[in-house]
Amino acid sequence: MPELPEVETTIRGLRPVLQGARIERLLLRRADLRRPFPPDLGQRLTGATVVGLARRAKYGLIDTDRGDTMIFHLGMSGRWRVDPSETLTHDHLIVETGAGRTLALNDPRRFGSVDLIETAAIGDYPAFVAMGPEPLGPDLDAALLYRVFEGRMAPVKAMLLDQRIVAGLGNIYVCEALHVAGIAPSRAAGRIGLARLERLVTAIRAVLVAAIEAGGSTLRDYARPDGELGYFSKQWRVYGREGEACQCGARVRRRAEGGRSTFWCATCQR
DNA sequence: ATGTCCACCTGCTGGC
DNA sequence: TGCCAGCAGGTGGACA
Repeated sequence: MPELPEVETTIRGLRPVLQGARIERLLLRRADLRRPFPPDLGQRLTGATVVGLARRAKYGLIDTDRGDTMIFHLGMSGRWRVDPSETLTHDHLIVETGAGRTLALNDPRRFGSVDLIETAAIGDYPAFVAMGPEPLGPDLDAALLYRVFEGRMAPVKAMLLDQRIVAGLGNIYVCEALHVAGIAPSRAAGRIGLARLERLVTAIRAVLVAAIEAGGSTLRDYARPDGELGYFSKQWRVYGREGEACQCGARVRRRAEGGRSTFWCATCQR
């Protein structure tokens, strides 16, 4: 379930296992996910020491002492399993550390990716070149959204899903943030005033922080071999709640557009 | 350029 | 019990 908060939680879960660890062995159980694995992945990572872990948008970054960074994306169904007791069908990549820990990258749908680039050239990574600001960083504010949205007739929901505008939001947290901000998902982005965009930015941050905290509270569970995570689903206000009562009493609605579902409250969101 | 749709892939659920 | 349609957190490319 990887949007920004889930990737953040994943990085926090991987850090105690990988930070400072030597990669003793790397096993590929197939040749690709969404793309082929880099052909020299094993050669460049085996024997290297992990010197840092970080997140950019929905990507996880693992830096080694050889000046390489492994960049992973979890797609729709990816997760890292920590110290699994057995290998599962969709464990595609397995890492063993010098301390005897094991990590398995499991991704049934294989929409994820693993790349390896030089750390110094991380800005050239194609997905990062035109990427927008981190929603939890200092660069996102209402004035920026106002500039970027100006004149645009596309629904604000579609704009927020565009990683070039804000990096790391996905379908769940866009639905949630728009509900918190009281903005209809279908509203043309260019027809939202600055004051409402202030509320939107505040809502985006609040929703993400709450989700990270919910994930962080289950970090102990993260280390379980089954990789189960608690996550944020119990706190969703509209996502996945079609037909249920919104806090205002109206029914939460769902609409499918372009193969994706939008959940919203037509009373609270205008 | 902008906006929309679809393909990629597997697994699960609910209806019949 | 089985089958089949519909749905799922993302991304990027192909359209009009």
